[in-house]
Amino acid sequence: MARIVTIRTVAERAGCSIATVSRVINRSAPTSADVDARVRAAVAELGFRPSEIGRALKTLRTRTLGVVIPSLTNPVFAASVAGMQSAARERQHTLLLTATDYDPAAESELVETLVAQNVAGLILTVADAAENATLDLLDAEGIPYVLVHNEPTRPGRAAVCVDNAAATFALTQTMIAAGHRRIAYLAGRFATSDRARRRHEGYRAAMEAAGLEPEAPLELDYLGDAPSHAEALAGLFRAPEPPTAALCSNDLLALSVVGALRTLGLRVPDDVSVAGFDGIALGGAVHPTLATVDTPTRLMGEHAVAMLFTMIEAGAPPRVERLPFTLRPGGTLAPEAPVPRV
Amino acid sequence: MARIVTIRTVAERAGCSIATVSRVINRSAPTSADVDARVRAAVAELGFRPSEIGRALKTLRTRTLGVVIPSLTNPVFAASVAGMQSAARERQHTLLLTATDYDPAAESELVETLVAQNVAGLILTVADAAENATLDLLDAEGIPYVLVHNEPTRPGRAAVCVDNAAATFALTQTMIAAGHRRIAYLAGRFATSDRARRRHEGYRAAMEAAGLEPEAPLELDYLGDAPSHAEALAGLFRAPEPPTAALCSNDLLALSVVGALRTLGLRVPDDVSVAGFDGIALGGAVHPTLATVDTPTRLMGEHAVAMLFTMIEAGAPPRVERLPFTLRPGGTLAPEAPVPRV
DNA sequence: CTGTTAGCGCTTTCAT
DNA sequence: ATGAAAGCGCTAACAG
Repeated sequence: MARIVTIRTVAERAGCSIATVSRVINRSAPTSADVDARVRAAVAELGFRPSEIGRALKTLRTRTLGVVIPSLTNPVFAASVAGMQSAARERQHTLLLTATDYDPAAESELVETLVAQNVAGLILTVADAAENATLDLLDAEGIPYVLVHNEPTRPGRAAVCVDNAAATFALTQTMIAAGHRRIAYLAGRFATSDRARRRHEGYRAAMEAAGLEPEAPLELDYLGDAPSHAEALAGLFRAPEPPTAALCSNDLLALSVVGALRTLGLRVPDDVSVAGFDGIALGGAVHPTLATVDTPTRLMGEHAVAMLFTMIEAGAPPRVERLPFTLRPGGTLAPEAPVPRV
Repeated sequence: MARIVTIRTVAERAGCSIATVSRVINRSAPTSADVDARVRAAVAELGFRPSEIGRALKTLRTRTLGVVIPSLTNPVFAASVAGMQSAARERQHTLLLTATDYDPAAESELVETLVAQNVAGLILTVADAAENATLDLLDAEGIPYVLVHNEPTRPGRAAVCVDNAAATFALTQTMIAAGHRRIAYLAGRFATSDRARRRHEGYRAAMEAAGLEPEAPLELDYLGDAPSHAEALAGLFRAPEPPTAALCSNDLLALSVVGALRTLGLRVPDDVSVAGFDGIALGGAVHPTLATVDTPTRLMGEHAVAMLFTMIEAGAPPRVERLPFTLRPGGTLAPEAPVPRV
C-alpha cells in the first residue's frame, strides 16, 4: 500500500546518496546541475513524495495545525475553519480537525490527541478561555496556540476575536433607538460559551446606560429545534407586558427563535423584533432578513493561522487581535410600533 | 517544545526497558503485574503520550483519515464532515481536512499531500467521479478511499450517496402532481458537480414520463449572491410563459433563488414554487420552509468512515452504498394556482 | 559539492 | 516475562 518508493529508491535510481536527494528536494544545500537533474528525473519517474512522517520524526515538527472547535454544524465555525484551511494551505500546512460537540470535557482529550501528533500549533475555540486546564497545559508545555472566537480575559493568551461586549452594546443601542424598551436577552448555554456571557455584558451595559431594566438572560440550547424553543419562550412572550424585542446571542439561535415566535402566533418584526450575532450568510437569505452583528468569521480563521505562524516561526508573544464588526440591518428589527418614541 | 518525555524517559523511571513500556501501553504482550503497575505510574507521573509519529514511522500506518471536500461553507459538506469526525473519533482516528474550493485541479494536489502524510485512507467528494485521474492514481497505489455524495458510474469505486436521479424523479413527480407543467431546472455548475448532472437526469426522466417538455438546465453559480442570480433569472421568469416552478440542484442555490425571485417582484410560492435538494437544516428555519429532498448528510459521513474501515481492516471490496432519502414538503412548493388540475 | 552516519520515537523480532 | 537491538524514512552534522 502506502509508500513503497523511499528516498533510498530515488538515490539508487539517480546514482547518488540519500543525503544528496534530500538536499535537492529541500534545496537545503547547493548541488551540481548534473546530479540535480538526475535526482529530479528519478523523483518524477518514480512518483516520489517524501514522507511527512519521516521528516517529522527527524525534525520533531509537522506541517500540521491542530484545530479544536465545538461543532462544524454551526456555520460560524465552519466558516472560520474554512478560513484556517485556506490560510494553512498557503503555507503548505494541513489541518487536523476535531470537534468537541460542546462537551468541555472533550477538549483536553482532543488536545492531547493533537499534541501526540506533534502538530506545529493549535487553533481552538473553547467553552471557557478563562478557566481552562487544557490551555494551562499548553502554556506549561510551551506549545503555541491561538484562540478563535473566544475573548480571553487573562493576558498571555493569543486570540483572534471581536469585541463581543462592544458589539452587543452597539446592537442594543440600535434597538433602543428604534423605540424598544423591553428587550429580552436569549442566550445559548453560558456554560459552553464565554462569548454568550461577554455579549450579555454589552447588552446589560447598554440597557443600564439608557436607564432601562435589563432582563435576566434566558438560556436556550440552540441545538434544540424550534418547537422546544417555542415552549421555552411561551412564558416570556405571553406575559402581560412581553418584550418587544429579543437579542439572541448567536444567529443560529436567532433564526430558531424567529420560527418559534411564529409558532406562538407572533409576527416578526410586527409583534417582536429579533436580532442575532455572528453574521452567518444564511441570515441574509431568509425573509425577513436577520438583523445581526456581522463578524468577519472566515477572516478570523485566516488571521488565527497567520498569528499562529508568527508565534511558531518568529516566536512572537501571544496577543489578542480584535477584528472589526459591523451592525447589519435586517427585516427582523423594526421600530417598536404600538408606542413609537423618538 | 513538543515532547520531551519519550518512551525512554518512562522506561528509566519505571526501571525497565523501552520494549516493556511499549508492551504495557499497547497490551501487545503479557506483562507482570509488578512492572505493569510501575510503568503505568511512570506514564501518569510524566504525563507521557506516545508519539503518533514514532508509531507511524514504524508501522507505516497512521490513525489519520484524509478528507477532501469542495468547501466547508456549504452546510451539506460541513454536516458530512461532522459525521466523519464523529465516526473517526469513535475509532481513535482524526481527520486531516482539506478543501478544493471547487477547483478540480486542486484535487490531485491535495490528495498527494494527504498521501504523503500516510493517511490510513481517504474520504472525498470530487467534481467528477467518472473521469478522475486522481482516483485512478489511488486505485493504482492501492490506497483505500470512499467517495461521499458522488455517485460513481463506473464499478470498483466505493461510495456512500443517495440515488440522485431517483430523488429528483420523485420530487419532479410531486411538482407535477401539484399541477405544475413548466418546471425550470436550475443547477450549480455541472462541471464541478456530477451530482447536479445526475439530478438533472431524474428531472428530465420525470418530465418526459409525464409527457412534459423538460427545460434546458440553467447553470448558476450558487456561490454568487442573490442579485447576480436575479439577473440570470430575469430572462427566464419574465418571458411570456414563465415557469411556475423551479427545481434547484441544491438547497443553498434554492434559498438564493427564493431571494432572487423576490427581488424580481415574484412571490414564492404564489407566483413560483421552488424546491431544493440536500435537506440542510436551515431550509426548515426559513419562511416559507424550503421544500426539498432530505438526504442523511451527516449519516453519509459516518457511513463513509465505517465503510473505509471495513476496507482498511478487513480488505472489503469497494461497494456503493445508497442511503435512503425522503421528500420534505415545504412552504415554497404550492399547487399551481391559476389553472388548478387534478 | 557529495557521501557517510547518527538518530528522531517507536514497534517488533529474537534471545534469554 | 523481559531486554537488546534493528530499523521504519528522513534530515543534519561531519568528513572529505
